[in-house]
Amino acid sequence: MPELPEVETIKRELETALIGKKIVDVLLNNPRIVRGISPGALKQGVKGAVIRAIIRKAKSLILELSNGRALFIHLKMTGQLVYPGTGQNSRVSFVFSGDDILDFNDQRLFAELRLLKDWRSFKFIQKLGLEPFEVPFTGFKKLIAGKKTKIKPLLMDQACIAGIGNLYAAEILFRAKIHPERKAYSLTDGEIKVLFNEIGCVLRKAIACGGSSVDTYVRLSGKRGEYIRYHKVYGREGLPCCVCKTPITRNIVGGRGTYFCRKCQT
DNA sequence: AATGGGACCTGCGCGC
DNA sequence: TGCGCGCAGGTCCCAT
Repeated sequence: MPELPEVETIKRELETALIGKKIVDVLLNNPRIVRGISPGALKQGVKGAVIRAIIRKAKSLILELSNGRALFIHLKMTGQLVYPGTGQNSRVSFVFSGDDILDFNDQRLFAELRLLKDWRSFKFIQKLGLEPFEVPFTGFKKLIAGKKTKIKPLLMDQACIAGIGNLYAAEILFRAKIHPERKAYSLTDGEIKVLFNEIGCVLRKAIACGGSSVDTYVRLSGKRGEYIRYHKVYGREGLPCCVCKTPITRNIVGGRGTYFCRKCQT
């Protein structure tokens, strides 16, 4: 959290709100989220620049500026972008020429804000695999086939497929009826096909809902993402499975809390 | 090489 | 009541 659907939601809202706006000031309230450059240098590097384009790469955002540079934003777990903001309780805020403000909040200081000369050559971007909507079924099959890894950590491996995190991996595997600890190589062609389809269905629906507001995620406007009403397993430990009424299990898989139905998912 | 675990952080909720 | 602990998870880094 936030994963591909949440970041895509914010990306679309940022486009509407910020394209063509000029940054006139940067408020460095708690600039520990600024990485790879001093906060002061970041401020000087963006002042006077106009936002030209907003790009999403997996769970990260890139704001292309008129001066040829780009702001790189990764919200990690608790990062929020809020517009219009107040500049008051943020880590960093951007002030635009109409005096409107974009707040970058982050409770846990895991989030990242960078100023890049060439975002395409940034190491994090380069290591990302293709996104779910960019992979044809034949390509997806190659990513899964023969891998010794458990299927859930593989779905969350950003170098394999970029954009799926802990929450959507759980929801996708429930709908595909696949146990999260199945070895990738053990999946049948039929299961891979169902998995591929469910990735598309779940992510498309989640984007249409504006993401899932669990923990601190909110949309740019501060509104909640409503996909949470479609969650079948995530955060539902002990509650009855919506299909078979077996209590939902929570195990640690690949170091992460993992929700599934031990009867429906095999 | 692949995999697992800890670190990074903070706030919240739970149990004693 | 209040304190301390566990937990949340995206990514990096190190050890095996």
